[in-house]
Amino acid sequence: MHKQRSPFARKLASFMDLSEPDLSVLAQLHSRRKSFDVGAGMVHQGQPDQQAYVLADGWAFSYRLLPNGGRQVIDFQVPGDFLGLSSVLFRSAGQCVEPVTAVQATLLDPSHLLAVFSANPSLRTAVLWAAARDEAMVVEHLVSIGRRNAVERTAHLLLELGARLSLVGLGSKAGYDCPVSQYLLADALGLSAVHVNRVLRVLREDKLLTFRNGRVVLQDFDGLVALSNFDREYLDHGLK
Amino acid sequence: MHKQRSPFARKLASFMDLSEPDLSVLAQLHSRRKSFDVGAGMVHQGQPDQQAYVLADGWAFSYRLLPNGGRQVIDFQVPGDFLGLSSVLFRSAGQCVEPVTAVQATLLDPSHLLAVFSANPSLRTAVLWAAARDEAMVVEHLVSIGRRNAVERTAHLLLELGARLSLVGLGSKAGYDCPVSQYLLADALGLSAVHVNRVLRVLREDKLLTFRNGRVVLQDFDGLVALSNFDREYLDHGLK
DNA sequence: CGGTTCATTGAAGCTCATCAAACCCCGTGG
DNA sequence: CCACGGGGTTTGATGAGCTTCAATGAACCG
Repeated sequence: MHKQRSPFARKLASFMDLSEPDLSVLAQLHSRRKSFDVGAGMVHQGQPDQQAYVLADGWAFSYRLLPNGGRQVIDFQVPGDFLGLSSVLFRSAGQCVEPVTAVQATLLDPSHLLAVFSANPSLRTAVLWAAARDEAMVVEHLVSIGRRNAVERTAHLLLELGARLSLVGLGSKAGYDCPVSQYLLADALGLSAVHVNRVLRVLREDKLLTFRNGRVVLQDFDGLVALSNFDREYLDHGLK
Repeated sequence: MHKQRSPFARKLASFMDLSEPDLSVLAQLHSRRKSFDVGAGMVHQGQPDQQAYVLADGWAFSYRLLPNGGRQVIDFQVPGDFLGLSSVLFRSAGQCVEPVTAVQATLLDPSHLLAVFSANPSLRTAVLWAAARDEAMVVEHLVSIGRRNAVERTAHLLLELGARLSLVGLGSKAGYDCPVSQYLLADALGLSAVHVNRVLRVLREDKLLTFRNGRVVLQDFDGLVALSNFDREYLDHGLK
């Protein structure tokens, strides 16, 4: 029995049934572990022979740099998430990945992965689902930045992260640990760090949430959902 | 000989060699044609049994509606592009697709498609590539809306559309026909229609481009590329 | 300790949204 | 043939939302 499943297995199990054999295959995939410290790039743009990982512990973020010094973070990765999947499949699309905190990741061996897929269709489906979910999240961020104001956008992102962390047992409707700095949050939200700070103050003053000392407390979950029009459907839409 | 290839075949051929057999298989895929008029939804959110198409003629756009009446267009589809692919593979992620102009689309039969894939790996690769490219474009739009100002963003999008149309023989560095209204453009750029109009005026006054009567004229291609930091790499990154 | 990173707040100003009005083109119907 | 209406474009005026610059404080660390 696997008393403590990996976050990856927990995530997959949350939307489809995984048999005992499936789970042990998953456990085998988690063979080689690698650690990364803050500041050490995990995936760089333009470099060949990238690796793909599943995040086991800690947070990371994927981003694009602009020539004018700007940075747009595409998404955060939390335990159980893929990391650098598209960089392995395709010639780099110019995305980078870096740790937010010190990170533990398990290497995905592409050839091993393919072998597992052909032997185990339900795992292939699960991985496809995870990839589709990643894309849905990017679309949601696009909608957020394009058509929601700073407060709605911030609330929406913090709710999304809470929902994702809850799936792997690292959060609840009450809150979660969030090691992201306000600067990083700003680059994810398409805002300035100063304005993020003011937005967080508004949310705090309205007794909706607090963001302090690396911890997000969702004081008024329903209020936040209403404010930001958060609909978690895009996080758990299944394959057909 | 296929003197006039479909836009889809032209697009795929632009990044990989397709043999004569490949091309004839592609031609077979283009079996049933359907027409859509402006205002007729092609893909709706939340409806089961959606179809997927390849756009043969005309323009379409995919978008998300917000409860407060806002609309964010995710991407435009031009001839040769997939349409509703993710709606077929997954339970609706809440995206809709509508024609911009009257549209001709060829139906993709999912089971037929799968049969073609297993018989013809290079076509499977090609389609995977096209899907990956779609995702890369969404990421690029996210970067644009998040970290480029209105002028850069507008120039960037119009350059992207020019590059995509050039691939299928519908545009060049000089310009292309663009049936998009300024309202629709605004919803793609995360701007108001009024401001898009002013941005277009700036671009015109700076002799960079004109957008008039459904035609985009790129007067200063290099200037636009420099202004918007347009790097077409994301449009033709290949599979590994 | 001085140095660094992050959080916080104020002040000033720019970008962009909103409201409003006029205009154009084009199709439709009296 | 002209009046009318509707969608799209264009322009002005006003102000909200957000950025930028600047400065200060708190926490951490070699």
